[in-house]
Parts: sequence; structure tokens; C-alpha cells
Amino acid sequence: MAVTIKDVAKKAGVAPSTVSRVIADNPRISLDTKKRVRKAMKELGYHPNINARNLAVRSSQAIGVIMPSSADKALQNPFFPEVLRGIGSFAHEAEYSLYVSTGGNDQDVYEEVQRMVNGNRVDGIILLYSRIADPVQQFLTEKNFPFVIVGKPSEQESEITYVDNNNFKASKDLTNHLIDIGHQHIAFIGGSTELTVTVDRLNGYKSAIEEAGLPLPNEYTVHAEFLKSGGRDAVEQLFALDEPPTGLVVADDLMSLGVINTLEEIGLSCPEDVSLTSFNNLYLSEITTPPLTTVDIQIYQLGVQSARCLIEKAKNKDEPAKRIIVPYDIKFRQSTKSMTPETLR
Amino acid sequence: MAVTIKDVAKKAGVAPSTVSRVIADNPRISLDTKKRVRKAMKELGYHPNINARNLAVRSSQAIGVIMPSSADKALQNPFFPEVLRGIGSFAHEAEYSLYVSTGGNDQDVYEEVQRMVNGNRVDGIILLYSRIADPVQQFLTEKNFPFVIVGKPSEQESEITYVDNNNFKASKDLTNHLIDIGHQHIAFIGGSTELTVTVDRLNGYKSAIEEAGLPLPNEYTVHAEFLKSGGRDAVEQLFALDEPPTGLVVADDLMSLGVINTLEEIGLSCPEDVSLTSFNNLYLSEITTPPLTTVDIQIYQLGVQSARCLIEKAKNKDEPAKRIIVPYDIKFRQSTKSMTPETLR
DNA sequence: TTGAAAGCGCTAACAA
DNA sequence: TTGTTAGCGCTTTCAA
Repeated sequence: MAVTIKDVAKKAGVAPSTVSRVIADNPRISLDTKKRVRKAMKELGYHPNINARNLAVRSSQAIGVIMPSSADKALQNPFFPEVLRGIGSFAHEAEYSLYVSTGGNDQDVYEEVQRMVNGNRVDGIILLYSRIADPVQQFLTEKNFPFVIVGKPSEQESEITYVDNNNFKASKDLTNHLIDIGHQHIAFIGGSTELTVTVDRLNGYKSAIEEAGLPLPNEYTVHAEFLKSGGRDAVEQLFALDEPPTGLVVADDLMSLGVINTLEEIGLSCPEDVSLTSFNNLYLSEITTPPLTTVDIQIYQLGVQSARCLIEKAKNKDEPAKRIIVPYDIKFRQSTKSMTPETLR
Repeated sequence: MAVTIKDVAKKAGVAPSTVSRVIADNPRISLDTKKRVRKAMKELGYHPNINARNLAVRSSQAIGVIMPSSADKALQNPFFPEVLRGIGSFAHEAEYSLYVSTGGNDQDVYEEVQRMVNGNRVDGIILLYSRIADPVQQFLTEKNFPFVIVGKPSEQESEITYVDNNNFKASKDLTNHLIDIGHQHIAFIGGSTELTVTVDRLNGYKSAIEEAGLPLPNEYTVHAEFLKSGGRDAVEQLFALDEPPTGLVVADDLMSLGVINTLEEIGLSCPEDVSLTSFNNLYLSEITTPPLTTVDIQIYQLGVQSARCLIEKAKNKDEPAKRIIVPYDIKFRQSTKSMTPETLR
């Protein structure tokens, strides 16, 4: 059996409660006894039992992190380890631990959340995705359990704390950049329209196009779950149009990789034939050919901020709902190119 | 306060211990009472308090997963979410939860492990990396705490349970493939030599080269932490040699991406000028230009198996140390090309 | 400034 | 087959 608070108490010649107070660094314990107790702890190699502590204080000093169900192949996106790193960093500072759920399907995820919440395993939850009519979100709201979303909630926006970028504006900026450098035919390639992030980016794109009075045919909006066979077809169709785009706004760097590849296959090259702009500034966007012009959404910061908000909320249930918008920064690289006069139609 | 076992007991007209037994599905409780108790649980919305349970049984039904310190930029590698998915899948089946550590630096990681172990937060630990003289590994060994490594331990190989691929052989196969299709000058680009995985892959490469009696100058072995400025220089130097390689064995798909990019920059193309083989078969290796010939190491399976081993070990401390070798499978794609007669030097 | 004692919610002998 | 009871290790009133 491990060494307990009692053993320490005995060794230091005090009561268990005193030891407990020393652990909590209670100011009403004399420095003298504190020292004595700490010495005893050291000598015995004492470490508090978290479970006992949690039971007594009805909390767990742990936060749950929910990834999207891995039916979404999107899980292979380096976005996730990166937010996790941000979350972990802040959590570590605050001496919180991370509980992670990586459910196989939506049902698994839901069950995991239930286990976390009902079993008192965590003090709060961070959702790493946001989609419309999410049962998990509903459950958490009903239970009035502390949670924050990385992304934007699709409903009850003002009652839910969330950390997001201004995806609408970022997307608009990207599109305007393409317009500025002479592109008139710009298409959008995004992921599932169930995800609010896709919707925001799509709308930003549309807004810029409309304001510029450029064509916005339905065919210019493509939703490819994730690039591969399906996405490939979509891109091929896009460039088989009578008026194929010369500029592209793609919702994710990993997707962009697939798009560039598909372009090559059909004999088009980036940026010579088509300029591509993208999102996330994953590490890999610097090492692709060509390196991508992409929005740095500061994934790590998204993680840090969400952890901060959650912990605040977990410590104080009355903490009001907040919205944190992490600034973005467009990285201009070689996947975009001005339309030269002769290529202008 | 949440509803407890006592409330259920009262409602069902039984003793708390009976309720406890029903939860554990103890066979010596009559089906009748079981039904009654379960009904009461439903009606009251009862959920067991994990902390209380853990305290009583001195276990936690949770496993700790340790990522490398994120000083290693390698954390952005999709390898991690993917193993995590595998681990999570098995853990979920077995009703275990996942505790994840994503330390900022080595010290953080070490502290996290201590917290997990000493605080009884987890029943066992999975290390997602293996490097020489790792203090974490030492700590775990000394404590005789259940753990398994994804990768190969650098010492005490026979006393530690680990899940790995035959990286030596895979690397040898890759190299031999390049030799078979006519390459005579083959170089190796790998990550940190502190990592056992790098060492194995390097040795496999060397073995093939030596057996074939091909040149193996020191300059043909490059260790680039991760491709970027540093890695770029390394690659440039490699191809500035009097006898530059025409074949490449690269230790990771993400690195390969960087290598291909650097090649383009210096006016070489893959696979026309240099054939490239790689490791991991990340999703992205299918959507690069060109798609990569790479070893599918079955990341997901690595995760599943490690979780299985760990849980066995956690349940039974006397479980002997095991070694699980997950089979690999080389995916031949377009990054390799036979040397044509005229290019043969 | 410290100690005694009563829980936190659950499990597991031991009895019955 | 079920109930009684004593913990698991820690926190936290209430007293001193």
C-alpha cells in the first residue's frame, strides 16, 4: 500500500488534517509545522491520492477533450495534435490533466461524454468540433455542465463559451486577395457543410465574390468530404466547366494538398494555371510544392484559450459565457500568382 | 448532490451492497432483484461515481498515453492522432478511459507521468515514443508500473512489453526495391538518432546496401530533425555531392514531403531524377505529387495492440513481457521509377 | 494554530 | 441470496 496522509502525520507528529492543510498550503499553519510536515512527506515519498481527493472535494482536476468521431477521416489532420498541445500546455500550468475521447463513431463519442460527465471524471469539457444539431452539445447544455467549443456553436451562440477565429473575414480576405491579383473566376472547396467552420468560410468567400460583382455559379462551390476518390472527381468536374476557375479558396491545407495533386493529374499546375489559397497553416503547408498561401489560424492559441476559458468556467460555474476570437494572419507564399495580362480573359 | 448508491438502495428496498453487486453484475444476485434495482437506477438517473469506485478498488480504469515532448515538432505528425484512435478504440471496448499527456518539454512530460502514476490516476501507461536513456522509462521500470512502448525499447528489451514493426526489415525491403529497379546510389534521410525507430530503419538500409556491395559513404546518411531550414540544407548538400544519390530512403512521409519540395527547388524532380521511398503511409502520402511509395506500418493497429497489451498487464501484474510485431505492407506508388539504361551510370 | 471526527460514494469481507 | 459494516485516502467543519 502506498504511503498515506496518516503515515506522514504520524512521522511529523501532527494530525492528518494538518497534513492536508499543508498540502493545500493553508496560511493558518505555522511555517514551522509546514516545514516539518514537508520534510516527512519527502522522506516517506508521499504523493496524494487523486481519487480520494476528488471524492472528498467532488471535482477531478481534469478536463475532457472530445475529438470528432473518427468516421471523419479528418482525425488525421495535424490540427488535432496541435490544439491538444495548446490545451495541454495551459492545463499543465493549472495542474489539470487531460482526458481524451477518440470515439469510433458518433455513438461512442456520446457514450464517452456521458461517462466523463456522469462519472465525475472531469470538471469540464472541450469540444474540438462544432456541427449543427449535435446531441453531445445538447446533452452538455441540458446538464448545465461546463464546456467550451473550439469553433462556433450553431445554435445558442450567446449562451455558449467558444473560441474561434473570424473565419468569415479570413475567408473574405483570402478571396479578396485573389480578386486583387486579378482573378475573376474563383471557386470554393470545403468540407462537410454540417460543420460550422465550413459554413463560415463559405460565406466569407461568397460575400467577397458578391461585393466584387463576380460570377458565383453553383458549380463553383464544391464540398468534398476529404480529398481522395470523391474529392478528386469533384475537382475534375470543376475544371471541366466551360468557365473553369483560375483561383481557389480551399478550406483546409490537407485538402489543398489533394487539390494540387489532382490538378497536376489533369495537367494543370499551381500557381501557373490556378492560384490556390487555403486555411490552417499546418506545418506541411510550408513544405508542399508550391508552399501554400494560407491563413494561420493559430491552432495552438485556440487550444490555450479554450483551456483557459474552460478552467475558469469549471472553477466558477457562474462565469458568464464568453466568445474569444483568436486573430489570424495570412501567410503569403507561392501557391498564388497574379493573373498576367494575357491570361486575363 | 448527485444520486448515490444509497438512494437507489432505498428506492429498490435493498441494501447498498446489493446495488453495488448489481452494478458489477454479480451472479449471486437473483434476477428478480437485479431487475428491481436496475429499474430504480433508471428512474433516478443513477450513475456510479468513478472516483469513489476507484478509491475503493484502488484502480482507475484509465490508461495514460504519453506523447513525446512537443519540443519535437514531430507532434504535428498525423501518426499521433492515428495511434490514439487505435488505442482509444480498444480502450473504449474495454471500458477504459484515456489520459493523455502532451508535455511542452521533457520536464513537463516527466512531471505528468509522475502525477499519473503517483496519484493513481491511471492503471498503466503507453509510451508513444522510445528513445535511448529515457528517464520516464527508467522511472516506470523502477516503480514496476505497468507500461508498454509503441516502438522498441533501447535497453532491457526482453523485460519490457512493446509493440513495433520490423523496421529493420521494412527498411531493408525498401532499399532492396530501389536496388532491384536499378539504383546504385542510395541515401538515407532520417530523424533523430536518439529514437530507436530511426536507428532500426537506418540499419536496415545499411544492411541492404552492404549486402549488395554498393557504396555507403558517410555523406549518404543524413539526419534532419524535421524538414525545414535545417533539413533543406542537408538535402542540398546531399545533391551537391560528386556522386549524388538517385534513390532515397526517407524515414517518414512528412519528411518526404519536405524532401520532394527541396528537390524541386534545386531543379530535381521525383521520380524522374530521384526515386523516393518512405515510411508510415499517412493519409497524405496518397495525395502528394507524386504519391509516395511507402511502408504501411499500420499505425492504427499499433495503437490497438498496445492498448490490448497494456490492459492485460494492468489487470494482471504478472503478465509476462511481450513483444508484438505488427506486419507491414509496402505500398508501391509513383515516387519510385526504374533507372532507364541511359541514366545508369 | 492545530486536532478530532464526520463524511465523500463505493466495494468487499463477513454474517446471516 | 442479501445485509451489515468497515474501510479506501482525503477534506473540512467544529472545537479546542
